[in-house]
Amino acid sequence: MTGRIRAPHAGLAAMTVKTRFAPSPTGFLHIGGVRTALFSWLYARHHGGSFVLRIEDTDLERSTEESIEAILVGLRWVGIDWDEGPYRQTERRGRYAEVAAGLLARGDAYHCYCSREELEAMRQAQTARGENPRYNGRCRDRKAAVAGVEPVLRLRNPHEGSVTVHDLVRGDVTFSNSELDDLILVRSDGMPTFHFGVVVDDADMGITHVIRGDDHLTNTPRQINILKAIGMPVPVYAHLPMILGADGARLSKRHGAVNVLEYRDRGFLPEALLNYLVRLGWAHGDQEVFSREEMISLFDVSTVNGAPARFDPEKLNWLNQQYLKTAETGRVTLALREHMRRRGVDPANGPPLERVVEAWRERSVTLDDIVQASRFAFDDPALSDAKAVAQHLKPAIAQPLAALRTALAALPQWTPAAIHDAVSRVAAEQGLGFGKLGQPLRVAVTGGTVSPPIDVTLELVGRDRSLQRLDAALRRITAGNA
RNA sequence: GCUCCCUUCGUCUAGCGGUCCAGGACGCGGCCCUCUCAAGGCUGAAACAUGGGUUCGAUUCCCAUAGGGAGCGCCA
Repeated sequence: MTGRIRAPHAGLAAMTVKTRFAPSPTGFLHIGGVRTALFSWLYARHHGGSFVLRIEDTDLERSTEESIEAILVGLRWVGIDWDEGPYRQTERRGRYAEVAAGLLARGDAYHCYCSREELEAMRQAQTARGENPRYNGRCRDRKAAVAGVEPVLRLRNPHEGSVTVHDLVRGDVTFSNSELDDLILVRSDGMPTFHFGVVVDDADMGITHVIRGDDHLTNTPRQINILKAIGMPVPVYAHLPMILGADGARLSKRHGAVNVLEYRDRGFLPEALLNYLVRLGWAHGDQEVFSREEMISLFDVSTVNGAPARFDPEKLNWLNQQYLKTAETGRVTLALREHMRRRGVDPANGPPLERVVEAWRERSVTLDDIVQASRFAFDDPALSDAKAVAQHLKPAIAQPLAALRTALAALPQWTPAAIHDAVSRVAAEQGLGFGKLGQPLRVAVTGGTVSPPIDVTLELVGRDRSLQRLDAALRRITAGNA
């Protein structure tokens, strides 16, 4: 999907809320990015406003089409939809140049000819002196151009005074202008920098609330100064706390999955992921489970907790299990079908998926668990679990199992109730407890020791397959005994 | 180093000056249920970082300290 510019107009129009998610396409869609998008989206939806998707691809070196695609696929998977976009900054170059020209003409910005090497040396010297590394304004009052050097454009940041960021989650945060330097607006190759692009776009697109990660808080006063220089309205900000890994360090690959699509591939339901994410930094009393509608109606950025939160995979597991248990059967079935295909299991080669869902929804954490656990209902098990076979398919059980086989074969109806009765009756006849016969039966039919209730299990496998597997197990016992 | 942000059970959090010897959830322990695994029910252990203030009274307000995080790029 290529972004097309739909002539965004400055939105002083109304107080209708407009938020945006502006990822840079330099990799997959990060779980932290999803939460930022979620909060931003929820805020817009809650207020009946609109939500914009903008791709910040001004870093020509690192931006890729695959990343853009991954972002779109990820957002669609979790169900975060956008009303405008995806816009692309690279398609708005003309606009940035226009704004830059105005800034230069008014003297609010100036050309800087310092080389990267010079800047690096400057920073090192400052750091060595224990100073805050920043541009020293060497070209601020330069009159003439330097031959053969493509200059960058720098903002003439005020030296005096201060900037206050009105932040919905932090309150007012004030920065002294003396701490800020003249940041680069336009690179020597003509592309706008992140700060410049963001500010121009947000203003042009009429973004009323900028909801983004905490890591941008200290960048905000600089952006506000750009806005003031351009003469555009300053939006309301909300800086969300970061998501940390279990060890308190910034969430990264070594903490496990950070790519949203990896959660999809592991068999998580998007609603569970979103539910987990919304509770990171936000709460509504003691409520743990939120439907999409509830999230929208109850969410409020101003009650977001300012402290960073650690990502806890265990709680996500629990939530996913909750959703598996309580979501509508049709919903889970649909997700399971997709997941089986993803895992290379043919959903058609077994019992109806609704039945599989009903049998496993309470004993599975992920869709993947269901697929793995129900494999025996789709493919014949190999009785390869040596331990289970040795423990449960002993010679002594051969005769009771054979009797059970006969009873099962004679059943007029292949229903859980009938099957249960047969097992129960044969067990009694053989002087065994239900479980003493049930577990060997389970191993014989499923190849393992874990499955839904034995009657349900047999029903799912079907009579023919169950009897065949029972026969195979009996042969195995006699063979092993011979 | 400088600037900014943050600090309640292991984790996510409730709490918005007295209702708190701090509540819920995940996880963990025990018991019950039980044909396996789960689910479920009951139950237990587990926290206001530290030090100063303010106040009749602080988990709640203020200030330090400590700890954690972020930013300080022609990355976003």
